[in-house]
Amino acid sequence: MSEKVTIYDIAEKLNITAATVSRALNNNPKIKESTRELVIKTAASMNYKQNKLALALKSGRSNNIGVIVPRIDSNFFASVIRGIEEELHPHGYQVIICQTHESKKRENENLYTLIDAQVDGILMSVTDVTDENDAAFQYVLQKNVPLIFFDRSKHIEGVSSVTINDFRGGYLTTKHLINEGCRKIAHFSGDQSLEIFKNRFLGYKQALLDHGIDFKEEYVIYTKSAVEAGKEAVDKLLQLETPPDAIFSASDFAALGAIQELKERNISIPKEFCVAGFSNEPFTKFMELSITSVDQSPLEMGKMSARVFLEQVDKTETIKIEKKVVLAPELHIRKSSSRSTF
Amino acid sequence: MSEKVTIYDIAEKLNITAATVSRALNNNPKIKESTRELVIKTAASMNYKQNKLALALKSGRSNNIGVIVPRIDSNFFASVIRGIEEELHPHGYQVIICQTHESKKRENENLYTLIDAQVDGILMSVTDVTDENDAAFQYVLQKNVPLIFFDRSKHIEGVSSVTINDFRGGYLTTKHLINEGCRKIAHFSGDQSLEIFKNRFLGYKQALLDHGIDFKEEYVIYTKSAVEAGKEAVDKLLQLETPPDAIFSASDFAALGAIQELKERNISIPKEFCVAGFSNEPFTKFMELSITSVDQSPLEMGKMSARVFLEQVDKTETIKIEKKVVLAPELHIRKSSSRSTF
DNA sequence: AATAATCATGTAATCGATTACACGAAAGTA
DNA sequence: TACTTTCGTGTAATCGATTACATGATTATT
Repeated sequence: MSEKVTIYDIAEKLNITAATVSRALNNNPKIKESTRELVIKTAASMNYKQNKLALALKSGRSNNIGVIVPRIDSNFFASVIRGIEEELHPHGYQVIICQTHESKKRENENLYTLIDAQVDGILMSVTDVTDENDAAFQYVLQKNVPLIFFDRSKHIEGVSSVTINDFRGGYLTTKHLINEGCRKIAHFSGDQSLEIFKNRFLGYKQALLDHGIDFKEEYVIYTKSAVEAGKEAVDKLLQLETPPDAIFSASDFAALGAIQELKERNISIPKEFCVAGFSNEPFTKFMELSITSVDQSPLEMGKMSARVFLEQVDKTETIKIEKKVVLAPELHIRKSSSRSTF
Repeated sequence: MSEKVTIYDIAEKLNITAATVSRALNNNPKIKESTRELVIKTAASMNYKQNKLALALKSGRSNNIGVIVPRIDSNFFASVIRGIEEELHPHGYQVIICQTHESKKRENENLYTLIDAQVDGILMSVTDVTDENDAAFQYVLQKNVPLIFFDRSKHIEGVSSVTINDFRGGYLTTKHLINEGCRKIAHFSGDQSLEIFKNRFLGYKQALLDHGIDFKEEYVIYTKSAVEAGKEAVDKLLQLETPPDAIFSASDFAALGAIQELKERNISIPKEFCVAGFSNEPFTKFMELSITSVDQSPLEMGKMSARVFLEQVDKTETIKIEKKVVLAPELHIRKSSSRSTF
């Protein structure tokens, strides 16, 4: 059923060769106009479809690109992927999705699998245990496949990246908390091997410094990005001799946990305590007590990553392009930290 | 850099033919054990990687499967995709993502593109304007590519589906609202061309009937799945002569909008008015006034769809398998509708 | 009219792997 | 010893499209 129609079938029907058919379909200028028209018409009538696999084998290009993320079911990553897909679809690329679940092994496996599948490029966000010296990365670069990091990036020669200015995100948020009158600002950070968390942390520190507030090590807590972790962290903070009066959390989920715990202890937000998160997850604006958060414009990040890929994909080797795009974070001030506005 | 190593290179080095190398690597029993070992060792030392495209061209199987969803940046679809990826990864399949944005044209385009790319199967959730008679579906079936619908399904011969029992979801929720003392229950539904909305609606109706409550047409409002739509719908409902005292919304977002509007009008939830949604979006349980909702176990749905695909992929033609898997919905009762429990 | 230039198409190799068929060598049988 | 199996490999076609090179047919040039 539904015999596959090849250029040979068309050639046979027209008593010409497959080469001519191929040329006609590819608008090769050497083909007589009348032949071209005939071929195109016949191809359409026979319902011919080009075999992408044959083309890929011959050309070495699959028209697929690989996207590797820690997990897909987070609003942030899903939105980035949406952006990538939308930008690349018009160019005829298909998007292959891989997840790492923060496992280095899975990450390497995915890299090798994608290269073996001959993808034309790889866009990825690294795990929190990624080692930039892993051979897998060199393997990708050796094959001359464009590699682009988004959001969670590593410094590797020849690799482009699209990130947001996390330092600025941390700085803006902390400054905002200071403006609201907070002076004892705690920080929930994440794995320090990830630049994003290091930079949010540094932005936080700098804001304190610029406003004459002493940095206190005990105010920094390393949490996972989870509601429960936020609760536990608040519990720890409130046991300090001088408990804080605000939290800048590098994770929205931890911020939510913090708010839940504070409420349970009848601490009034934002009057007695301000909280701000990071990522602008959908729920932050849905809450009755909406949560201040930093937007990372994931859709834009995805589109931008795709554009960087497109720029690099046709450049012929040798010239290793290393482009670093840094997007601006946008602080969304909401009730959880607005003593004045609301 | 990094010359591609083929079986011909291995053959040349060992003074044998590529055929023998291929057989050795594929554990063909006709190959002498010593030869096999030698080939495998040499292949490893030369860092040989099988060219998947050549294999795909020869075998007609790409080891890719396509997934088509309205959009990827919704928790539900992202979770389904996660389930699909996790189930299929161990079997060596890669997942290609496509979005339709509820456009029939995009949907058809995606179907054709995936078939042209020779995917081994297609798992999809249709748009709200999908026409099951579109030639694209027959095209897929003609090519003998397994097609599986998940969640949003259509009746097409030869197509399997994995859905939840939406009727039961609607029934359970409505019954719960009745149990909480509500008698004037409104319903927010979606596009009736989608089975899921029709069935939730029918479940709602049946529950009313079974409990001796009259069904009122004016209590049914067709909304989009959006916060704003929920607000507008409440506005309409409250203008009725006999306004309702509860809403069963087929969308969590519309339910959220309803709650926001009711609060603005100082109507106390759940005391004066109960609200329940559908989908169990993350925010429903994060809210201070958490929202009752029906869980569709998207992860499980994804895994199940993948399993159905795996069952069908190797069956040799002719026997059209049409499997219908129906998962059980799970009602999560929360504050927005709990007069007794909380 | 003879020669050169141009045009349109055909021939055959190539991308990398698989596999039906063929064949020589070794082993088994009578 | 002569004949049949069995075993291990080689030969060559195949999957479907592209393309360098070759070739024959026109057309242009002088």
